[in-house]
Amino acid sequence: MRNNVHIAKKLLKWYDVNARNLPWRISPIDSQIGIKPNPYHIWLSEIMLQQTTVNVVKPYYESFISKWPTITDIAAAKDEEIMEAWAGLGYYRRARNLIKCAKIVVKDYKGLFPKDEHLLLKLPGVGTYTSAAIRSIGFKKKATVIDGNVARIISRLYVMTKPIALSSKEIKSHADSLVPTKRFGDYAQALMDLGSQICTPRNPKCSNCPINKDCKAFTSGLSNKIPYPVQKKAKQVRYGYAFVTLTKNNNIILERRPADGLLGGMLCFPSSEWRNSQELNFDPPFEADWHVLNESITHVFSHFNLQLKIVHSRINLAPSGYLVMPVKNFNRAALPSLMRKIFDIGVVQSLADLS
DNA sequence: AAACCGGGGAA
DNA sequence: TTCCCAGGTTT
Repeated sequence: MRNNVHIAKKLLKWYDVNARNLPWRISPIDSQIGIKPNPYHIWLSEIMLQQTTVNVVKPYYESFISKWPTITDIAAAKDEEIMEAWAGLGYYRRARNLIKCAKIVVKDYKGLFPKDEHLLLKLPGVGTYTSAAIRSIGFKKKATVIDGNVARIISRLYVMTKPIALSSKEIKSHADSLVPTKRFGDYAQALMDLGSQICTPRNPKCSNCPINKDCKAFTSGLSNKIPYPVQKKAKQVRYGYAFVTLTKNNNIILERRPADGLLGGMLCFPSSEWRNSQELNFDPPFEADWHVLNESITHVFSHFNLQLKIVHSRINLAPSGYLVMPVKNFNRAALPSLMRKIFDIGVVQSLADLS
C-alpha cells in the first residue's frame, strides 16, 4: 500500500487551527508544551460519548467530574447516585459498566488505567473503540481509533460501495495505514473533528476539507452518496399503561427496574406490560381507585416506539415493595426521560385534583 | 450479522 | 420526519 503519511500531516495541520475546545480535551498547543491528559477524564468522556452527541454529553461530564474528581470517587459512590447522575443520558448499561469498571481499576490497578490494549479490552464497557481512544488520547500511544466519523471518512476516501457495517475489515486496514508515527491522540481527535465539522453525514463541506484531493469520493463527485445506507427495519409501536400514585402524605410510588434490560437500574413508575397490540388488559400493580387520564405519552426508543396511557390514583398507605418518595423536593432529573414525561403529566394532574 | 439498548439535535 | 451520533454486548 502506498505511503499515506501526507494525509495524516494535512489532518494534523488542519487540527492545529480547527480543533474544537472540549472540556475533556487537551488542546494541541497544551499538548505540545507537555500537558498530559488525565486518562480518567478520557475514559469518562469516551463512555458518555458512545452513541451520544458532544453537546448532550458536556453538562453530564462536568457534573460527574465535579461530583467525582477521581476514579476512586466513582468506585466509592453508591450505585444509585451514579444512576441518578446518569439519568437522561440513555443507554444505562453504560453507567452500570462504568461503576463495574471503576471498581476493577481501583482494585486491580491501584486506580490507574492499564495501557495495554488486551487489559483495557477486558474492562466492562470498553470495546475496540474506547480501548484505542484511551490508549491514543489518554496515553499518547499508537492505536487505531475507529468511530462513526472515522468509518465515514475512510469510506469516502476510498469510495466503499458497501454499507459501513459490511466493510469493517477494509476500513480497519485503511485506518491502520493512515495512523502517523507521532501525535497519536491529536490525530484521533483530528479525525473526529473533521467528521463532525467537514466530513459530515449529509452534505459534507468538501471544499473546506484539508484532504479533499486525496479523497476518491470527492474527486469522483460521489461524496454525498457515500457511505451507502443500510436497509432499516420499520419501527413497531408498543402500548401500555403507566401508573402514577400519590399517597395521602403526597409521596409518589416508584420502583427500581431490574439491572438488566431496558432502562435497567433506573427509577420508574410502575407500568403494565408493553404490548404490540392496543388491546390491553387493565392490570394495575396494586389495589386502588384508578382513573385513566385522557393524556398519554409517546416515547421513541432505538428499536420501537412506545405509547403509554397514564393512570393515576390516590391511596392512604403505600403498598409494600415500592419506593415511596415525597413528591415535594423530588428530583425530577433523577428519572429517565420517558419517566419524566409521565411525571410531568401524571403527578402534576394528581396534585391539581387535590385543590 | 443482527438485535438490543435512549435520547437528543441537526437537517 | 429521518438520520445517526467519540459503541458495547449479547444472540
